[in-house]
Amino acid sequence: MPPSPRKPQVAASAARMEDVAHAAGVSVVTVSRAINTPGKLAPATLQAVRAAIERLRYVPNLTAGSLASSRSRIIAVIVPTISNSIFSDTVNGLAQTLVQHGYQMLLGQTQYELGAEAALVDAFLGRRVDGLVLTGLTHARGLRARIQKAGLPVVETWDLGTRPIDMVVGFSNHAAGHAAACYLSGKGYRSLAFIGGVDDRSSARLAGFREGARACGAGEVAAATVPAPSTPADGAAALADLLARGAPRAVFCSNDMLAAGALFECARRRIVVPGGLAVMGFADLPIAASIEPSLTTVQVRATEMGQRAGSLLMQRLAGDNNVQRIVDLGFATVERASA
Amino acid sequence: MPPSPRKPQVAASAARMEDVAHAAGVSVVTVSRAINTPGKLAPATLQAVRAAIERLRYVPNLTAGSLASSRSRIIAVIVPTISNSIFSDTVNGLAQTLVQHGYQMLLGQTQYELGAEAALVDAFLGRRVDGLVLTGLTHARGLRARIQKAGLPVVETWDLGTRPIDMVVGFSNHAAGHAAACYLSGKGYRSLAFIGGVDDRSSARLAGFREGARACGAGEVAAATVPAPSTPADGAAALADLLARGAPRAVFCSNDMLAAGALFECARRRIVVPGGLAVMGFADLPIAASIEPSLTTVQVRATEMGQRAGSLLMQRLAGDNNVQRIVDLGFATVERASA
DNA sequence: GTCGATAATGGAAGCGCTTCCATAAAAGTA
DNA sequence: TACTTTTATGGAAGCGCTTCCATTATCGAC
Repeated sequence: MPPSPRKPQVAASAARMEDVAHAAGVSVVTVSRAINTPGKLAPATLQAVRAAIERLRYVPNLTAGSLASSRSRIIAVIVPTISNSIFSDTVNGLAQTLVQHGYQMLLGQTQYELGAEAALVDAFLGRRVDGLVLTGLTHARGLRARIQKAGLPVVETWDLGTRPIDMVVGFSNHAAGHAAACYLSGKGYRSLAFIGGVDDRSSARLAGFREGARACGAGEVAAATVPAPSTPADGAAALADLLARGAPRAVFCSNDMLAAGALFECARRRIVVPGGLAVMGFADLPIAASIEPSLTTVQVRATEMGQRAGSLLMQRLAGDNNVQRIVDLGFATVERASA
Repeated sequence: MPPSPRKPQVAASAARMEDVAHAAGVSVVTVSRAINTPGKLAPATLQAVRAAIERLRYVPNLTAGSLASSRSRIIAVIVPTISNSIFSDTVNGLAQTLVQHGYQMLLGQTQYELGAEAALVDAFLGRRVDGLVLTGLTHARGLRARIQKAGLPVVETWDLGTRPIDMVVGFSNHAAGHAAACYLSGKGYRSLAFIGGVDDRSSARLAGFREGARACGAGEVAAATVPAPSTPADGAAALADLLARGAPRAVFCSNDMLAAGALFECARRRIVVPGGLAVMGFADLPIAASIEPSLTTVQVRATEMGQRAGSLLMQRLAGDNNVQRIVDLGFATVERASA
């Protein structure tokens, strides 16, 4: 009778838990426990297993673990793009929190297309991710239901609403726009203008800005839209457009990078800021404090948004269902030199 | 005898392949084929399976698939941080390529710590990712061996060497620094200075810059270092430092954001650029062309780097081992107004 | 000393897929 | 017509873990 065909496998691929178990003279469950709940093992056993793991250079197969435990320890995050600093900061904050808890992050970008979001979500759900972080509150038809059916914790970010899919951490874009208008109005500027993208959040800021302008007596708002992602060149071009269409006294840019571009355009045209034109930004990116003249802006806490989203997810995954489901991080207008 | 305990499970979690098989009146293998190799099924069968999938809202469990096939369709990418545009563009380019091939991306950030890279790699290898994209050529001790033992395709980026772990797509940071020095020297600037981080790639640029300065007769180089990630404020502070230490005639910044900060500092000090001080950047971020004065810089193709890395991985995973393992994307000095 | 409680370990089942191999039917080939 | 080839499908095994339950050894308490 030929020998069992199992043994002869010469160094066949990576070591498995069973190999470690043999080497340490214990069972596979014990190896599993040595890795996942080391406190439940006798010190000597633990040491033996660890030595065997070391010796065999054993790397646990987390895919197998995920399948068996139906916990993937992966969180998926979907943003329009990480080429825009505001989202990359949020992703960064999220990543920081996740890594502390031993979770990993699957990243998807929609490039500002709603259809892309649905496709990404489906792929991620197939992966059985443990949690989901989305950007914004508007999603493709039916997506909300599909996500809820999957029954995993999800956090929407970068906006605020009363009816999130599950949880939301953000701030009111509408209120931020409103505050910007009232700030500028309070500074005595009339003739306000707006530069921003066409995405949901930017639109909300514009709506709020318009409402604020009316409420605070600054009148109508001229608006120029830019393509995504917002670059300084887009801001400069939009300002040129605005200038060709009239003579705004102050312009609110939906993103600091757009505002920087507007500032550069002013420099080229020898327009004094804020004397000739006041410029206000949004987000408070690092450039805002450094640029000359320094940029008055609406500060939002992008990194913290990611961190909070991560914390909420971790709490929920730890079984705590008593979390605050709607977290308003607020915003703050930061007065600097440009407006 | 009680009934089998299997059936009574009321809508127990998600549908499985077996459920679809029953509903369509076929076997599980057939369902698997309907999903993975639809061309191998009779049209009628395929249609029946698809209808069942639709009806049951079946979402295939990719984790189970990964375990069975030992292909995860996940690529892991590790960058210092995505808060720095240059890396986020690379990640973006990579993501674009991957999504086209049905792959997903696990993202890890080291925050410029080498130890973090090793930990991330281990975690990703445990996940049995199909490929790995790293930043730079310097890695923690032993990591190279561990990666090679895992036997998966890996691409190193953002630098160039003759002995990559597996593949590399990038450019020579040393040569880029050298070229910058010769460019400035050719413009007649002596007294050169450098502002950059302490990471490997920035150091290589500095070394090249110094060598170039010597080779092209521009003499010694004063250098100021900044913490990561590079912000305009860091650039401004470093320039102030440099100015306090001497009177450079031209400064090469290892990153356009640092250069922007230097330009802002010049504006505040009423230093005319390039008349009083020439400023040169690195990367050619969107801000470079837009800032006033426009920034002379070294252009590198960050997005394409990600795309090429993705393509190489996809080719290798498709079984093509005849790929070019060392891809030099080069760089180009872009002359604008600031130097 | 005997007993229940606790600690430490192992056996077996199974997570939901894909792969290998076998089989039956249909379609060419001489 | 008898044969090989191709096409379409299914059965069984198993990927490498974790979970559930059972078992044995150890311990303090009365």
